[in-house]
Amino acid sequence: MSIRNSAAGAARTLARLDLNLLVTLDALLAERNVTRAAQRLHLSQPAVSVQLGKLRQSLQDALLVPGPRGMSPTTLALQLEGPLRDALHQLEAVLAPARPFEPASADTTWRIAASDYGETAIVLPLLPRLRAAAPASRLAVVQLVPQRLAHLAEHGEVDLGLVTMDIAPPGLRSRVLFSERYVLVGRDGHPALRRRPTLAQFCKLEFVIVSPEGGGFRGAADVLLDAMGLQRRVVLSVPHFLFVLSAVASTDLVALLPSRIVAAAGLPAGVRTVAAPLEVPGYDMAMVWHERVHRDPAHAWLREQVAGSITA
DNA sequence: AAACGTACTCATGCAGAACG
DNA sequence: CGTTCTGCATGAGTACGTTT
Repeated sequence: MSIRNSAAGAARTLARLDLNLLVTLDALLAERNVTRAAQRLHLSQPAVSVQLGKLRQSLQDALLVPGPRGMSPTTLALQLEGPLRDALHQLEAVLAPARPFEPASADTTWRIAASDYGETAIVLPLLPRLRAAAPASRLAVVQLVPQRLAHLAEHGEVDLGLVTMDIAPPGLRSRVLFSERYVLVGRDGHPALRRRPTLAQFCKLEFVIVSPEGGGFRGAADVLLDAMGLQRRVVLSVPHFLFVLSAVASTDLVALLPSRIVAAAGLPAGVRTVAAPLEVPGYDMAMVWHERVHRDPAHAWLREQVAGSITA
């Protein structure tokens, strides 16, 4: 029977399949062990073994074969694992009695993935609001690793991610919080910053830039300058935004920083902002979350607090 | 009310892995 | 290399709901 790959075959397979068995398959794939899946389902091991047998017959696939450490999923089982888990989670979310979220008494622990920029520009303004409205809740800010964000959100290890829109994982829901622009910062009394520098003077300055992955010496400004046939001098690259403020305060280095990090963190003594001689394109900052938590009242509430704490 | 179908548990067989 | 352990599969018996 090789109908599995055709659309008609898939429809026939689904129509013939006892959908209750999908819950069993989900447990089997999560545990990779019939006995433990049975415990999870509050059934006996033989009962689940029989259900696995039915799944095998319906889907014409062994699904799980004895391997070196428990049962190993077949290719088809691996293909089913993600979509099946998502589908069941979504059903659970819809069917679960929608109890309204009560922030005043909720002891929820939130997990937000953010860079130090996200911490300063978004989490910092959020904090007073969160502490006042939900005093029994806790917040864990975890390091943002963009490549892992979709996976962590999918597995419920992160509730919300704070990322620039251009790297927002396509599978996640997103909402733009604000558009960011760059400002030029340098120390008070910097000889080249007494007034707005010309483009030529700008290119002679020594820059520190933030390279979140580390080691990069090019930013949005360099792309713009390239187009004009110009170059600037980037002499220091650091992974964190906040260190930049300290660096420009104590040296003649200057930096183009997102305006909100300057506004939220505050300028250290002896540091000032200056109008730049070119308009470096900014970026849209967004929060992202998984479909699974989209309808959850508690998560929706958190997202409203984040959006509401952003100042114009 | 009886017949029937379904899905469960219990007991046990069997295979492979781990251990001494 | 034999024994023990672990874990899946299977047959027998049973409970329960549905159909006639």
